[in-house]
Amino acid sequence: MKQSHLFSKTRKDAPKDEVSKNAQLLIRAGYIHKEMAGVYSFLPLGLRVIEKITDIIRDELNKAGCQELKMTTLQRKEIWEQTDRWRNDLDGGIWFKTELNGGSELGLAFTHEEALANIMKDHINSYKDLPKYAYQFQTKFRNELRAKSGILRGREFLMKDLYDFSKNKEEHEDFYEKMKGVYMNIFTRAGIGENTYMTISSGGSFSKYSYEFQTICEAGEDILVYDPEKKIAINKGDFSDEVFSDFDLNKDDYNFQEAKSIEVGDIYTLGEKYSSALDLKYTDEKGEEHPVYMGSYGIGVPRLMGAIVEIFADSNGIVWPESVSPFAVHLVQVGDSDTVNAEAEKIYTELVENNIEVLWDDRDSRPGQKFADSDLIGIPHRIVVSEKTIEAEKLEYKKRTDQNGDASMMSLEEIVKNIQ
RNA sequence: CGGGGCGUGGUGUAACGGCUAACAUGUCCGCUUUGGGAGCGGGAGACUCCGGGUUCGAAUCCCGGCGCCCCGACCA
Repeated sequence: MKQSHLFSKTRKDAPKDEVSKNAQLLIRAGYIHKEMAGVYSFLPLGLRVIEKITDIIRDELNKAGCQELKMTTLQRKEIWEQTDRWRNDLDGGIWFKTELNGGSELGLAFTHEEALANIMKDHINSYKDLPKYAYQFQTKFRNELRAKSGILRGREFLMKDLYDFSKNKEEHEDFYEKMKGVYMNIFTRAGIGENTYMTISSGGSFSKYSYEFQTICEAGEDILVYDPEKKIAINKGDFSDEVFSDFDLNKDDYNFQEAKSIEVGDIYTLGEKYSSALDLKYTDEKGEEHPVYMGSYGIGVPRLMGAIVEIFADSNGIVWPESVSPFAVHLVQVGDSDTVNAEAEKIYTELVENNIEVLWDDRDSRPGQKFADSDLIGIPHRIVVSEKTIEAEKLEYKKRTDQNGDASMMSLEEIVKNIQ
């Protein structure tokens, strides 16, 4: 893609109403636009990152036998009344509510247990229908008392929510165990595996414990107690002798330290709470009816994106891991002569033919501005084409992570090999 | 929702209660220039968040809203 086609522009200064690193950089680089507190639009560059992340999640979940669907945001009050979650005082008033012209009350979904359990009543009848796993990428609305930290906690955000429908606790637990691995794969592929810990946390009203996936990050809201060697972590709020005894662990076996962390995902056992309330049941081999056993599994996609920015950014801007970068290569053209134009076009075409996604800075601006923008946007591989490189019959290549290293002169073939 | 801070061209800032609200940056036009946010000249762009009040006079003081950020309490 030619950079001159991008409608977004970079800025030198961050707006003063953004303090968080992720929002400052993402706005400066033209990834997002703030609409109001906790509500951001994703511009073309930002959307590409969101899509990279969702592609990773979708791939991992599909491999695990899950099926994607898309539910509605608008929710009928009656379904939520059955589980007593229509209340306006729920979680500090998390609902956004509205109404039809006729006056019927509606809610904008902040999660989808009720909605999906209700759908499944049409499709699950027999033990032969179970287990089933369904997920979606869907915009959630949460009337947070306090939106904060840029895209780390918004009032409207894209969430991947997965639900399992199992015959019983054992069947659910098999899947739950499997999802622990799948989640770690997702975070590893997104580039934050090293920084992310599966974390013991209290389970809320459904079960005694659940797991959160906490990514160590200064901008985080939680405190993580963890052992980096043995890869065990407990949310500080839940760190107690009781936890150690419940998990049959000896506290002295570990060398714990603390760090701030951000919750990028979580997995919950729901049990029969929603299926009972909504009358979602199946008939077993003997003709007896049982409530379906459920679990839910969430990942906040923008939050994950924001965490990645927070973790890897340096003083010059964003540094994307390759897997989620909007483009693999930033082709920076220095100079505007016919020879440079032709050479840049040639390089661009060859890279694209090698299935490499390229942002080609074809703008007629000064080199200094182009390099600064390139660092800010944070694409992992930078190639420079100029009169100098044409003369040398090589290209200049630099990784975004090499903050101070000089660029090296390489042939296109070497660069392509490097990237692939 | 409690506490604190802040609202001035697109963005970042300035302006004692007193002149046509200033500067930088961005943007537009022209020329020049092309390896780390270049230079010169010219132009556009602001009901100083909104509504009241005090005053001869309000961006500035007072009251009330609204918005934004931060700290808490709660959540992907």
